[in-house]
Amino acid sequence: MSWRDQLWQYCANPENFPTIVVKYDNDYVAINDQYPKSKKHFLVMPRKRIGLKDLTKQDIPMILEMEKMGSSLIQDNQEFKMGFHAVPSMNQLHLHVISVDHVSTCLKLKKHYLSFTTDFFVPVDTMIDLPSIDIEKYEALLKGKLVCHHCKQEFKTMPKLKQHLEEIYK
DNA sequence: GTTCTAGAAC
DNA sequence: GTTCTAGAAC
Ligand SMILES: Nc1ncnc2c1ncn2[C@@H]1O[C@H](COP(=O)(O)O)[C@@H](O)[C@H]1O
Repeated sequence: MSWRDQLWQYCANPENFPTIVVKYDNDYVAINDQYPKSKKHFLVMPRKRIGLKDLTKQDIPMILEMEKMGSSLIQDNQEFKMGFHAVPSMNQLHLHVISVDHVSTCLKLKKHYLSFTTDFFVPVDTMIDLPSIDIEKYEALLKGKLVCHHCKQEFKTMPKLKQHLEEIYK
């Protein structure tokens, strides 16, 4: 199995991963991201095999159901964001449901941080318009400056940014 | 996506 | 000398 297909196993056999799968029904699965990029980080997926590039108008209700399962995982008073990476690495369609802190040991690279804090992160409401994705344009966003999403301060290295995030979200 | 690690940057 | 980033992985 290619590493790009690793998320599919949770959709095909959710009962085989009781410590990773947090919720599932006939059509959708929610898991704990195995390399969380915040204190809380879930992925919600449809159980049918489908990728971001396959989405059509007919899939809009499915996207909204994914959002619904995402909402069911979080409390009203918690600060989360929900969206898709414009250019995902993993093939199976997955909605990121992630707390806004970005405090996590798995957050290591500049592109990790920028993939959640720039337009590379496409919210559900934008995705249901089925935007055409210019891959080069979106990948360029991952090479931008490191700016704290909370207070707009710029940092020269990831360790400095991470230290800052730990302070504001402690 | 991650791991590993060479060599750039400090 | 240590910290940090970035490119290969068959
Ligand atoms: N084996 C895995 N099991 C669960 N989640 C994973 C696995 N490998 C990668 N991930 C997560 O899957 C997400 C894929 O991100 P992306 O394709 O950029 O939207 C990332 O948040 C990874 O941390």
